[in-house]
Amino acid sequence: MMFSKVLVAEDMDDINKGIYNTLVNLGVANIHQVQYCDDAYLKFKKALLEQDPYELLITDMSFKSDHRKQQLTTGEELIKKLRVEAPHLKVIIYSIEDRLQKVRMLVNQHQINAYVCKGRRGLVELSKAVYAISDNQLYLSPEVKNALNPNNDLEIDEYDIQLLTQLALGLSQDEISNHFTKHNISPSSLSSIEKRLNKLRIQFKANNAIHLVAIAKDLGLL
Amino acid sequence: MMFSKVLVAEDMDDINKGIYNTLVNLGVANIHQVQYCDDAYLKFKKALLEQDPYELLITDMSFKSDHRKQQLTTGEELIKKLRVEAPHLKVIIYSIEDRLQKVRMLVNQHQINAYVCKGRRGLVELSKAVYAISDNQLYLSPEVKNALNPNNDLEIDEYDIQLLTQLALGLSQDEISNHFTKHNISPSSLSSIEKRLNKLRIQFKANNAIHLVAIAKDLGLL
DNA sequence: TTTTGCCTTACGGTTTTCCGTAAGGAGACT
DNA sequence: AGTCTCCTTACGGAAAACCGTAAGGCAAAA
Repeated sequence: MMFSKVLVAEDMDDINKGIYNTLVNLGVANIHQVQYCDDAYLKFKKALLEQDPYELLITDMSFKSDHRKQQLTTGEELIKKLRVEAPHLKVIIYSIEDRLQKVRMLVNQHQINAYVCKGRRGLVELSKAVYAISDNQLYLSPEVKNALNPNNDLEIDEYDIQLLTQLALGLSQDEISNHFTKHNISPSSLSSIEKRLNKLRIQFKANNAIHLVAIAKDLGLL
Repeated sequence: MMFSKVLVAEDMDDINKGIYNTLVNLGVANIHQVQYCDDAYLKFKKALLEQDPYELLITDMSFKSDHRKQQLTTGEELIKKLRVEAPHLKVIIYSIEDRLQKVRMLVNQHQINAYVCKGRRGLVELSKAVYAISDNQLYLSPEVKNALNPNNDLEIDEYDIQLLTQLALGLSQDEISNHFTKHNISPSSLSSIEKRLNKLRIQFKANNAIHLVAIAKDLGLL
């Protein structure tokens, strides 16, 4: 059984074109494309009210912000909101990101049905994903396929990103400690923060915190 | 006069599809697409030898690395190499990057003919760019259109960039002092470096050196 | 020539980061 | 129970960054 009504949320028009072609080739009859998360949500709600809901959502993770003010600014926010009203909607993430931690979180937290990395064979992978989940299988493209087996002590997690983000915002380690304490982020002691930063420095072969943040920026982590 | 033979270097298949459609709609007869810079160079050479050279190159800036080992890994390297053999080849950069400093460098250093930012209207902008440079005009898409008027570089000079660069590379202020002394860059004393960094911190409203480097990275200065 | 202003450098003190060590706590397993 | 391991936290000393002040150099202006 192939999907007959699919919603695509992707801000870039070129990629949208490619996705559209792929879905047409897969035999999808109704393909609706939007360039903003808010539009995706509205279209979804409308279809639901008209008793003709979407069967599948394909969405990017990050959307460039522009003059149009948006409620939902990321694919994650969109999914989180949709999941409340449509627990069984099939969802494919189609993103440039390939961080295993993020993928794992999306699968476990938000029950996405597929995660496809954009790349040289992005559309091929996307086709595979559509097939797989029409058969109720979870699909992860090769770059992230082992996101779920947790043999990954080398992975940087959400906490690390938080830490680096606060550093890049100019907070001292002491201030970060206070900030974490206030927001119930653990561990929050100055000592733990020092330790974690030391781990990250070793991991990224950074000489000091400045170097570390610079590397993280280059890698697109921040 | 529209182009009749165009080479496209872009690693992602979805975007390639979009570009292809756009060029077809523009009436381009011969469109050749490659997913690696090395392939682009080979195709270019071959066409040159066969006395049927490309009239236009459209290329991305960054290419994901995979199992295939490549000589040329970025669009910039590709252009640099091509410019030696084809000073008059028209070049459009089609990239997600929107750093003015980078765009300025590409225009001045490598004589690119257009810089188009990928985005919601990426393909529309790409069409405009093709039209513009077929009329021998330089085209910069809106996000980067004021990359060339230098009212933006708020009195930060080459020395500041050097300083921030070394900082981002992980050198301590002491090490930077030694480095500057060795390379006859003045001023080179630790005290002067502290002072200059302090000036930059104030200028960019940064709390500390980490914050400063993060801001400079965001602005595309590094 | 002297003065003035700007830039470079030096120095001392405070704060923050860096790094090793160690104590306390929670969970797993015997 | 006990041991073991992992994680969090604490502490202290060395290094580096941060910050104000002051001295010397140099060149343009008086």
